[in-house]
Formats: sequence, structure tokens, C-alpha cells
Amino acid sequence: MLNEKTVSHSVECGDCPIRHRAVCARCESDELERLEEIKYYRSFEAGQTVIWSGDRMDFVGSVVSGIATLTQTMEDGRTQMVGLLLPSDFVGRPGREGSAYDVVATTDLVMCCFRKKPFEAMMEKTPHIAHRLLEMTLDELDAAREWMLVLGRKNAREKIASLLTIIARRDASLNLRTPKGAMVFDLPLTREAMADYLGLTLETVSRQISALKRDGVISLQGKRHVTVPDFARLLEEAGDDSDGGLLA
Amino acid sequence: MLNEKTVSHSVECGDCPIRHRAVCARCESDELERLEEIKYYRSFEAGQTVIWSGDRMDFVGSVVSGIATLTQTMEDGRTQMVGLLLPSDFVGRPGREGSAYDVVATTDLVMCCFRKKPFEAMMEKTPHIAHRLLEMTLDELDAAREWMLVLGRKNAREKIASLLTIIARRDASLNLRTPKGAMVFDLPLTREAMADYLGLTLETVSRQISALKRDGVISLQGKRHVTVPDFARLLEEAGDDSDGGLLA
DNA sequence: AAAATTCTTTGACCCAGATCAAGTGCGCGA
DNA sequence: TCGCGCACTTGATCTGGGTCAAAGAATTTT
Repeated sequence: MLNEKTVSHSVECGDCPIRHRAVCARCESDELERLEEIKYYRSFEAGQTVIWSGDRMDFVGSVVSGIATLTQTMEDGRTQMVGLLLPSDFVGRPGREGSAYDVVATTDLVMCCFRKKPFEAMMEKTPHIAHRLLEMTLDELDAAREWMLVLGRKNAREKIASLLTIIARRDASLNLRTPKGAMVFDLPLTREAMADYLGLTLETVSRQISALKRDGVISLQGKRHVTVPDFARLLEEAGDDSDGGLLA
Repeated sequence: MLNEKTVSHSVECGDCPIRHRAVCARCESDELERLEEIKYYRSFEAGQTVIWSGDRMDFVGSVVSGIATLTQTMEDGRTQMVGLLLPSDFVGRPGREGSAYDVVATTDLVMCCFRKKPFEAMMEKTPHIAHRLLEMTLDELDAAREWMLVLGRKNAREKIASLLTIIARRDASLNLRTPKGAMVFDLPLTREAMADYLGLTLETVSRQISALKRDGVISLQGKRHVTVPDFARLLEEAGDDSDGGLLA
């Protein structure tokens, strides 16, 4: 397996694809310039671990492209995914030494990183960054709490439908479409990763996906490409009335 | 049921019991003075709802004394508790209109409130507040994610032990003791509320508490007063190695 | 192109926790 | 002091999802 590498050819912040959603979204051009000086890119291959839980973490950063997962593991190997990191999502916590979770690249991944110390210094002087980070953290907290309902009270079918709902919504928002009617997207996760997210086994995930397919709620082209003919129907199956309210 | 009331006799911020842990913890005395001008107290009786999910929320605030819960409910009545609010915890989200959750007073409750607009204005001018709020929100996010592992992957006995662990830790931290050896505390929740927190039924909660008692992990005086003879043993039962890392 | 590896599906069976149903015991108001 | 209501306990039974097992696709290696 190739190792992670630091990408040298820098991208201008002005051209950055996550410019308007990331932690730097509120920055003025002079603030961007200062960020530009301290940022650097790192890329990871699918399957690579970005940070191990407990490891000292001397940087923070944003996902530029690709998908990563945040997971917690018990000594006996049971694992729970606690977050799905998509482009523009922030990794790391200013003011804390180590990472509390494993961060793993699910697809090839590019991150825009800052060494922690300079970033913290920058945050002190730049309320726009601190403000945006607070906003993003509050959104993540809402998403985590929404997920607590899924984990604690929904049955397997509703859990699968909830996950599909979230992926469909996020996919739509990346492509600037409104989540309604028919939708088509790819599952960025293996059945096992879905199971870890949903607190199920991979067999149950597989069975419930088959059941949703049989019942016409979704159809599959291959294992990963999903068509949802009627998004409202999927929402019903998820047990959500109207709209869940999370989009992150 | 008596209604909630605004308490007139103001407490000086300098004498406030949650002064060192709340959102105002980092404030200088001049900043406190300005907060003092816009704050007001509200008190609620045990069982009263502080805010209904979806309701417009024109204030934010801190729990001064008592305990409140944050819960989400599905249309069919299934409910999941997504947060336990103890003294110094913050309620409400600057920059959002309505509440996403029901907030219910579990015991008699006193809150220190600020109308949202003035508070938001104050936040703009007072980095200490924004900074502290970010720190608290990150802590809450960690706690929520820790709880996702409990909900998704732990069995009933481990769930109960995890909850006892958290309550014991928080109780110790309020009384400035270290969580080790023998501990004694009161359960601030009914069996049903515990079930809603843990994603179980109240019968299962009751059975598992009986089992922990039978096995000598805990003992009960009455229904609510708990003695933990060996905290390390309880941690083992929770499936946590060493220390979970959340204290909030 | 065959072989190996990884991801996925499906079947058979089992068990932890849900559900349904009685109780028990304590506190409070009359 | 009685009786009502609420929080809790305990028992019997049922079931959704876990576990174990096998085999089918898809992808990569040789």
C-alpha cells in the first residue's frame, strides 16, 4: 500500500471547491491569504487510516474531496461509526491533544490541513473562522443527536431507509438539486461500513436492502448504484415525518 | 400545575454557582457586567416542559440548578433522550429559530436566560463567550458520539452500567471528588427516563438494575439511592477500558 | 483465463430484549 | 387511616435481529 503524501502543487483558496462550505467560508480575502500561507494538502488512498484513536494529532483540516469515516472501537472489536466526513467537513479539535476516534479514508481522500498551533493562533485573531467553526460544530451536534434516535429507537428497515435518506440528501446538496421525486446516487460505503454506522450486522443490512428492493422502495444497478423512484416513500420508510432537518 | 415564573431577585454573577463552568466562564468582570444587564432567571417545576420541539425559541440560557432532559419523539410516540442537561450546561442555539428537541425539567429547575438577539450581539463583541461556547459544544459533540457507541453496540447490562458511570462521574465532579473506589449518589431519572436514554424498555432497565444488584456491582437504598462499592468494577461492566474520556 | 480475494446475498437457527400481564410498595391527599 | 396512583419489579411468552454457515458475484492477481 502506498503511503499518504503531501501534495505540493497548491490550489488557490479562491478556486477551492469547498470554499463556500468549509471552516473558511466566512473569511475575507485578506484572511484567506493568511490561511493560504499556513495550509498544506495531504492525500490518502481508499482504506488508509488518517489518524488512529488516541494518537497525538498535530493538525486540523477540511475534507476537500473523497469520504472519510469517524469510528470508535471497543477492546473486543465492536465498532460504531460516529460520523461520516464529506467534502467541506472539518476534522480535529482545536484545544485537544489526541484524536478520540479513528479517522479512515473510505475513498481516495484529499484534505486541506493546518498545523494546530498556527491554526489556533489564527482563530484567536479571526472571529470569522471561530464563528464558522461553531456553526459547523452545532450542525454536527444536531446530526449526532438525530443519529441517536436512529440508533436507539428505529428498527433495521427504518435504519437503512434513514441512511439512504441522508446519503441522498447530501448527494443532492452537493449537486445543487432538491431532494424530491426520483433520485439516483452511489453508496459510498460497503455493507459492513453501513452496518457499523447503523449498529447492525452486515447480514441484516444486506437483508433489509433486499427487502426494500423487493418492495419497490429502491432499485439497484450493481451493488452500489441506487435509484429511489419516490423520495417521499423513502422518507416514510425511515419513520421521518416531513423532513428530518439535518443536512450538514 | 403551577406555571413557570420569572424570578425577580437577581443573583450576582460573581456569586453564581456555575460561574466557572458555564458559557460565561471565561468572561472578564467588565464582560460579566454587560451580561448581568441582559440576563434574567426563569424557574420551572419538576415535570414541566421548558420548550417544545419545533417551537420558536427566543432565548438561550444556562442551567443553574436542577436537571433537564433533551428528547426527540417520533410520530408514533417512540422517544429517545439525546441529552441530559446539568448545572452549567447551555440550552439553545445562537443562529437558529426553533428548538429541535423537547426540553423538559426532570427536577425543579432554575435557568439563567438571555434573549437571543442581545446574546448574539454580545457574542459578536465578546470572543470569550464564543470561544467558551465552542469548547462546550465540542465537549457535547464528544459526549453525543460516545453515546452513539452505547446505543449502537452495547448490550442492556453494559448500557445500564454506562449510564451509572456517567451519573457517578458527573456527581463526583460537582462535588469535586475523584471517581474511584466507593461512590454514592442519587439517580436523577425514573426507570422510564433511563430507558429513553438507553434505547431500552423500562422493564429491561429494571431487570438489569436488579441483576447488577444481585451481582454486587451496585447496591440500592430505596429505588434511587445507589452505592457503587467498586467504581473500577462498574467501568468493566460498562465495557469501557480505563476511562471513557467524557465528563462534560 | 484461472485463481484468489473481497464483497455480498441467502438460509437455518437461536437468543437478548420487547411485549404483555400481574403484582408490590411507597407517598400523598382525603 | 384508608385508598388511590405512581414508580417499580417480576414472570411468561414472542420475535427481530444476531450468529453461524454456505455459496454467489465482482475485482484483482498471477
